[in-house]
Amino acid sequence: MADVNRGSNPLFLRDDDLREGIELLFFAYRDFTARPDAILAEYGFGRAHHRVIYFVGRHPGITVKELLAILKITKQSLARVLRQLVTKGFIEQHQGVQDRRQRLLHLTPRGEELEAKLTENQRSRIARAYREAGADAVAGYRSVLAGMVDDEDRERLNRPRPPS
Amino acid sequence: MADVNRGSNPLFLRDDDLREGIELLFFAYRDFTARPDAILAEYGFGRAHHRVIYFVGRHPGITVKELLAILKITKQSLARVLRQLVTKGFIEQHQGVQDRRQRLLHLTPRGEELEAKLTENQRSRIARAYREAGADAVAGYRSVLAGMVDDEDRERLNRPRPPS
DNA sequence: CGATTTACGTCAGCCATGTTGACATATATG
DNA sequence: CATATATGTCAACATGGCTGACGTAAATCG
Repeated sequence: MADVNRGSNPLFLRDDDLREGIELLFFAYRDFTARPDAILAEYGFGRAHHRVIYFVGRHPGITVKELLAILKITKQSLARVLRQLVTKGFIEQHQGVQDRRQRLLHLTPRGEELEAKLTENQRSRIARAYREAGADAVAGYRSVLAGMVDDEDRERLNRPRPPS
Repeated sequence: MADVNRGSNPLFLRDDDLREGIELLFFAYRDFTARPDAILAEYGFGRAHHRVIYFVGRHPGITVKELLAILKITKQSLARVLRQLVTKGFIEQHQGVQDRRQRLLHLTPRGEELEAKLTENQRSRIARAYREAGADAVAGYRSVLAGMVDDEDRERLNRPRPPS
């Protein structure tokens, strides 16, 4: 129990260290979503809308199926927020060309505007944390978090558009 | 736009890098909570119960007020899950000694059992990610996430019990 | 070509968990 | 004694998950 923790010793798996890691994730996520949530409320939207706007912005032309795989929610849950976003003019659906069953999703200019507004806040928060922590720390952040993500999505991370 | 990203160059704040950081947080959180959520469902509980059980376990004798400050939810929201946890015998409330208005919260043996079961899963997930990434990466993970947490809670992180 | 699968949508209802607002009680504090 | 604090409670509402059932159009398979 002596001093087997932080530093270069690879055996840092004390319960307290692990709990700190858990809490960091909880607090960071809590504070990371607070501002966007407040902005969304002004539009009558919620966090679910943000996720949809975010990933459609990130993957223009994404299909509903792909979006469902990312969000890991049911199509009924997605349909509800998607319908609102389409109705209010933030997202457009275009029929697929190769597969006409698909509804390819795109942000409208209005959607892009909101996306930028929402994500700007998170980008600047991350940017600040990155800057303060330094490049090596960023690499560590990335590799630890990537290690927590289930395999199926790990690949998605550095490859914005799946080969479709 | 050349190669100003990962490595030792401090100017890595490209939009894509920041977005990757955002997505890492989203995916890690999503996968981090999936298993505990499934276990909780067997007890008729949800994620909110987990958070209460977790922080009461982490800070035995915590007051309701302190717990509210950590969770950042309303007392009405907390009261609902707390009542269920007390009723079902997972948490005990003891009147404070110095301040008898307080209800100090403790896990019962049964509560500790569930806490262990839930958190074990997250601990092992973190432990694996820590092991695979290495000690330096862990330090980076900690410092970047800490930088994202609002000031008021940053101090809480390495100091399990506030001076109360 | 016909049967089946796939992509997507929709209706209905349920549950968990957040919110606001109002009010009550016991205790501490000035 | 007046006021502030810690806690609890009732009621109503919104968001965003879920299941189950059903429908349609288009692709794919045998």
